[in-house]
Amino acid sequence: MPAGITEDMVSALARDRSGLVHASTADRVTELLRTHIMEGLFPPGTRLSEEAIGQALGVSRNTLREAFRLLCHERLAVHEMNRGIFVPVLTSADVADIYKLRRLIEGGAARLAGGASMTSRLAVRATVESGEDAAAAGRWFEVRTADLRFHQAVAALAGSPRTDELMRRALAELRLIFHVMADPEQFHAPYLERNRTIADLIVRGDGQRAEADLRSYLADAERQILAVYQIPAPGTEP
Amino acid sequence: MPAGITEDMVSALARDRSGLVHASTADRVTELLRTHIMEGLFPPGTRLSEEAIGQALGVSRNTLREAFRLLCHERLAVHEMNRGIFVPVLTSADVADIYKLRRLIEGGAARLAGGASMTSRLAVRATVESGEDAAAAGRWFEVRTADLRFHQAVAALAGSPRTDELMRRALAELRLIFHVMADPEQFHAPYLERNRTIADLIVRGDGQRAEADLRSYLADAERQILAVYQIPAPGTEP
DNA sequence: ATTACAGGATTGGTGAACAATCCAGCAATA
DNA sequence: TATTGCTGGATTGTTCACCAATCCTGTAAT
Repeated sequence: MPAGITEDMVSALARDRSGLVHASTADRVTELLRTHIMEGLFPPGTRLSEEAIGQALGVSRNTLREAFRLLCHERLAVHEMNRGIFVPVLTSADVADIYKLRRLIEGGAARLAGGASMTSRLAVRATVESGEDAAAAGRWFEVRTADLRFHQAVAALAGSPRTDELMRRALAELRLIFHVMADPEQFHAPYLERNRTIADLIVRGDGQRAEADLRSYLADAERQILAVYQIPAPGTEP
Repeated sequence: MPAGITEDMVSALARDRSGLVHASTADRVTELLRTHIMEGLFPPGTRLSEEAIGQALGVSRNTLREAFRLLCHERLAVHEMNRGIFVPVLTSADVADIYKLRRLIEGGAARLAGGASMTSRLAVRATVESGEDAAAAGRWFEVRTADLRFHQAVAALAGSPRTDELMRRALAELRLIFHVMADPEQFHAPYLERNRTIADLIVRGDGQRAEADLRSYLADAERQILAVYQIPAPGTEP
């Protein structure tokens, strides 16, 4: 019978560490509201009443306020003093800003394709394939999800947890814009092929071309959104 | 006597909008703790007692918890369930990650120098000059501040509010690392000249070279930090 | 049509309470 | 001596009740 715990066993357990953190109520409420806002349950502009939501979820106002603060911090809600929490109404300027950020991050990450691990490169292609499958089956909302995951996977080529997190937030904001737009088929169908092209370039390790393709891709998408999504910033054009 | 408010007056007022939002107590507490953590008042690993800080600042525990949640969200504090809030102890992996992110953002932004407004380009040079002045006067902590502002200004070349914010947070984290390191003179002095070079390239609009210089700059800085800052991730090397 | 003014509803913030959890120290045991 | 079991105290997690400040709506007055 062996004497004790070995070095290996310790490090094996250390890897499980993240699996046993139980989240606080505020965190779970945040997560819940986050998905609801992203899925479009609350249309932009809706006020999120403390009383109503607190009662619906069975949590106290104080706990709920912690959750609201977090949502505001990641721009999935906006706080107006003494008025309450609202689902944000993103402006055209926001769209442009998000795309600027995406070009910076995704473009830069794609360029690193050659140096990225093969695992993460194949992960990009996997998202493309799941998008193609969903399109073949006509499930266009899944296509949208796959598309967002594609871009997430591209950003992940940078191999930086902070970048991943940042990208997740940017794409969450983008969802707010998407689901007040036309149906996903019309918007996403043309990009399936371009995703495939970029994924192939990435797997091949041609970061240079992948970046160029991605940049023009993002520029096109931005133009297309701005053509139909015209919401002015508050204070300009009342 | 003119009849009423004109279009111009409205838009003039609209610009003042941001000046009259009064922050909530939680926000002000967050701001206060943020600067204190960044300035190094609480050394990494310190537990931030709800009772003690709440009493010191004269705010209730509930309000304080909102502030703590925000700090955790921007990684200036870490939350351990049922144990409390701690000033984070950044690991070598964190340093590497932050620099990966910086290369992505700052590198990409510097490349856009040619397309950026002259105002924002001159702003970069201004930070370099204030750094040089501080160095001449031997005020090395101001040199550090100027250096961080330099990088902030570089990122601002992207012309994206979200990028600015992101950069602000990344540099705030970096401060946590800086002030457990050696004195600022030794670290920052060699970079004064390099900042100047990069700033000149940016003002001239040569994004290509500015990016290249900045990337090798950041790589060197990362190496230099990692050479003396060796804190393993929890679970590896106890 | 604009202003003034109530009334009610909602948020901002506090303090107290209680359960759950963690931690340090001591005792018991092998 | 080293490990395990237990216990009391301290801190956090969460709720509740309360009050002041602010905002919104509708109505009355000009």
